Amino acid sequence: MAISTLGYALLGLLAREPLSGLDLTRALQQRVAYFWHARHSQVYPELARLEAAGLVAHTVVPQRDRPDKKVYRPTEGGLQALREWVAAPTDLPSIRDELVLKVASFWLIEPEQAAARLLEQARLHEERLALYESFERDVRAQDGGELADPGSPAFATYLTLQRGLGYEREYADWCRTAAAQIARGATRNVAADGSLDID
Amino acid sequence: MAISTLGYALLGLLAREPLSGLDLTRALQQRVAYFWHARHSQVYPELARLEAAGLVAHTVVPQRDRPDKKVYRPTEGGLQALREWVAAPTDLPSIRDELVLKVASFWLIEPEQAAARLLEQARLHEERLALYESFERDVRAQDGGELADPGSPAFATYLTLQRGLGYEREYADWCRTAAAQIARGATRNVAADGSLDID
DNA sequence: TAAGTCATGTAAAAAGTTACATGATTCT
DNA sequence: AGAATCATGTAACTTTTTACATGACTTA
Repeated sequence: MAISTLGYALLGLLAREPLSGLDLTRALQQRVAYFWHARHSQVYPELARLEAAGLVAHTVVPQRDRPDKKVYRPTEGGLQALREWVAAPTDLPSIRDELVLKVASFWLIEPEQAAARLLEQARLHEERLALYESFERDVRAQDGGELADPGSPAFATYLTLQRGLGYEREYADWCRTAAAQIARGATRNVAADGSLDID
Repeated sequence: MAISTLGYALLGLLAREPLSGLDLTRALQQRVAYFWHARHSQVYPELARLEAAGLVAHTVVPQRDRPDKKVYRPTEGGLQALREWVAAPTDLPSIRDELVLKVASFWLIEPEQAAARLLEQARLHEERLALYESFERDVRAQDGGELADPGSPAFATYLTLQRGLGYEREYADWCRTAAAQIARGATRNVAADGSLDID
């Protein structure tokens, strides 16, 4: 019974600090959303599978003002499985990007609409970028000293953050450049047949 | 019965030229692999669903030296559905990147191994980049004149290609920068405890 | 006591991967 | 005749999403 990628994602988070299912779900929807994502309906069953396989164990932690929670931590076997997976080569990911899929058919719609969609998308990516930049400030402030040590979790976090930042910057830039190219093309066509205008 | 994203992907390809299931599969594994991907076992059933919904139709085309094939083309309704989907806003995609997930746990393994994995991955992305650069040359050579017209399929192809190129460049750069940062950090640690070396 | 958050689950359906299967045609 | 490619499909399984469900505790 092989471990799923989601299983390794959970092990990777638990290797840093013990967490409950809800904590893990929150991480997978916020902190870590730029490289892995899952819902709670995936997290709880996966934790049960990992525990059945002896890779994590939980303790029930009573809380004063909230319901009890199950806090999971990796077993020695779980950590070992994680290390082996982390050290193994990785295939190129297969990409599925709905926006780019739409852009491939932008020749079917009005250039004005196409450009507007791209600018809209650019704003969304810039919002995320701002969020990641605030993460970056947090990391620098909290873990400044460890950021040069490849053996520290903070260093690894910093590397992945750089990827998130680079990804969002590149994406937003592409959106704006593409929108501009559409506008330029549409304007040029106006000059040719004098029937359209761009704002 | 709503149309799946894969359905729109197929409609988008068929809107450019009539294709068989195998042609579509090939496109989804090569030409357009940088924004959508699918196997033939997904393509054939999806084509059947689209046809049942009246969005595409096929004709059997006999071939001289090969088995007959079914060539699909979109119906007027299929084109209309595609146009509406293309013009609609798109949510930010949820990302699942196995390499970055591993990098988040790189603090668990030897820095030398971590850096080697990143350089390995950089090479893979640079290979893809070279492939996309050859696509770009093809597009420029074949459709040079249409590349300024937002109403032409070639223009849309060019925009998506720019995205693929930017994505791969950014990814490869990040891999190399991250590997260098790991090497630098590991070297610095050597200086501190004098127990390791980097080649 | 009603609404809201915390916390943990299950069920059903959709999407995607891997494996199995078959027939036509060509090339060696 | 056997291997290779072209072409189209189905079956079983895994992964992911969406929806349903329930109980503890807090605050207004």
